[in-house]
Amino acid sequence: MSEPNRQITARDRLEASDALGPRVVAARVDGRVVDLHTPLAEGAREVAPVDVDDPAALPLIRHSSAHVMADAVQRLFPGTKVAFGPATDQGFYYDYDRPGGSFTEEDLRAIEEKMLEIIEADRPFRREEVTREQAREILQALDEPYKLEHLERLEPPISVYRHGDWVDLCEGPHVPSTGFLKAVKLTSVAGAYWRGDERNPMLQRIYGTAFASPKALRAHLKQLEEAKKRDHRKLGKELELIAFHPLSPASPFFLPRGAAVYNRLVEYIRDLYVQHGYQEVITPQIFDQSLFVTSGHLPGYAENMFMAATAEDMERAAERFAGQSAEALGDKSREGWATELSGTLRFGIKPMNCPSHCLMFGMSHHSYRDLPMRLADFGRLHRFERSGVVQGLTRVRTFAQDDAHIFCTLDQVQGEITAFLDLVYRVYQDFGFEDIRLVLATRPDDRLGGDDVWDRAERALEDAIRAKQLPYEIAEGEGAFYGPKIELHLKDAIGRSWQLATIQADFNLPERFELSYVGEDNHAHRPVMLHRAILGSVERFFGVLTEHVGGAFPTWLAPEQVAVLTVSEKFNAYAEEVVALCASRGLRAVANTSSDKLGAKIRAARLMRVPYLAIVGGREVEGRGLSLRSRDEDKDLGFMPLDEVVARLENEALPPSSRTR
RNA sequence: GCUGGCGUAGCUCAAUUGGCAGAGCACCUGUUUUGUAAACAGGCGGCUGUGGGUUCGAGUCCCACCGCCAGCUCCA
Repeated sequence: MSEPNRQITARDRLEASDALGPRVVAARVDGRVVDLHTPLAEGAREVAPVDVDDPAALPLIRHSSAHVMADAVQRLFPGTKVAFGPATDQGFYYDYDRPGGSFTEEDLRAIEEKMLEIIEADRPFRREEVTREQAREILQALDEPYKLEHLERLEPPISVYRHGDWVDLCEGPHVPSTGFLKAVKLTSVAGAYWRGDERNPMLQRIYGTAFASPKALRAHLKQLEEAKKRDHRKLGKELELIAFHPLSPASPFFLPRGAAVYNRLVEYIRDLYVQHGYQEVITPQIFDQSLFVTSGHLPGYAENMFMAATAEDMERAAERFAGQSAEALGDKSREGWATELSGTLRFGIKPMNCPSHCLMFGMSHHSYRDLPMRLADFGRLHRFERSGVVQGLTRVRTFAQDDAHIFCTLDQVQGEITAFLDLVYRVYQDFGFEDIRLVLATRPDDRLGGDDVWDRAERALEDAIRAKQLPYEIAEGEGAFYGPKIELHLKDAIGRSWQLATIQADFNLPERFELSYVGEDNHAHRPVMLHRAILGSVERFFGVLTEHVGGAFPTWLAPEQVAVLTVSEKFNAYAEEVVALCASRGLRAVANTSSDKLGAKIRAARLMRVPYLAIVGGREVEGRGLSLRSRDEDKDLGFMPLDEVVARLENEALPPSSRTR
């Protein structure tokens, strides 16, 4: 049947081996996913079908959906130019330059309808390999300036894809035809810079998502709903944990219930410090600017720093400007003014703890015998984050880290990393995070220090990971300019990934602060500094943990561990007695002594996710006990004598790794 | 910071084309004294984010600012 000079395609091969069912969207040729209709490369051996619901098909479905969307958009809004339109983890998007401006919700609906028409028409996707000149002609005819710009950056082979009469510069692969798109939904519209650079013009990005089947799409939308329910901003408000006020934007208030959890987190880490040879310190909030010049935060980090102006500074500024002629003042550029003004400020508010720890280390002489010196600090940090980037507790302007800096010799680095990893795994296990990914970020192009030092530092980090026999990935060139780092990424209960813990080696700050210790050889040596945090920022961790547990904090962290609910006001005195007993044993208990019915009290306590409910009525008073109901087991545990209840709670009030049973 | 959306009682949300600012929950008072997810009645509660404008009249339309949300860029 085949034409004489037609090349063999994956479709031909699959047909020949009777493997081409209606559900096949592409082929895996020697491990690479390609279109069914694309001629096979010379020497292609293994050709296997890719089914619609194969995970490898998803990017094709989504990328093809992006093409169909762009087609629909250009039909509905002539003159709109297209930029990039890739598949993503969550779906796909396409960037547009629309003369009339942005897209509305109604536009999205209209585009979706037009997409359905294109999908129903079942147009085949066709790939064509073209020369740069041919591609240029096609794109010029279409008047697509963004595509033309992109074309010049491409290396051959250059290909275009068509479905119907719509054509796009594209590498592929795609599904065989538009009819294979069974479940597509446009989700939102947002601005995005051309090539992701904020100096470039802003384009309109339309996001969508697509799946192999409507069922899979529904499941995805359901999961988004679930995520919304767990959002720490929503739960934080509902559970009276945190609040925000416009007068201090991006700065959380921890309400009594939230502060209880927050303090528990800090207390927990603090207990570990005692066991792991850390010394906690307390350092100032505000420093003379020159500290940050020494550390390099000024001018490097200046736009993220809050500066503190005093009345004296204001007077000094007034004096300085008063002494200048009108012409001199008028001549000054905006930058000139900013420099002039910042020159009159004396103090800056710390955005990180490291500079003050360097100061502290430098205050006295140290012997090699003092090392490693581990200085921990829960100091409050302030960073001015741009208004658009702040978010709930995960990106704030004031926060504390479970921060520590370890001053040690290069030889001690590996041991310190090993100990740190042990600690991190223990902590994450206590919080119920199980899916942890290790990433080693290595030397960036722009870096400080010689290759020999980097070699040793990277090897120390890698050896430590290997010694623990942990799987890890390497992120080439992703390290900080002052040293390599290990990042720990964890997945929460709904599959989102967070980078919280990190440990990084720093050769820069000890140099800048001229830190030294006296070695065995009686000579001065430069220590290595390790920056490390387990929770990261306590605020961010709080947010991630809240979502991970869906607001149901385990007993050892819960703001209230047990709610004592009276059946009637007759039993209030006994309830108060129980609360006092719990308090005397360090347990957090509250009594609900209102005139509500028991059912209402149970409902209220359950809504607040209290781990244990203790019912108090005639039977309990008589037997000197409580009827306990467990949130996590979701059942009535029945009557228990007081001492048994207290013993149970006392055990659960400890972090899992500290429990005796 | 940029693009787009949103801002009504402590919370969740109503209010027709511009035409008297409302409900439920919470809170307070009273009645009820309760046994495993919401007893009943009454009451309090508003500069509709802020400031300007258009209009006989603005929660609603326009402008500016503040804040929040989704992205982009940047990050613990």
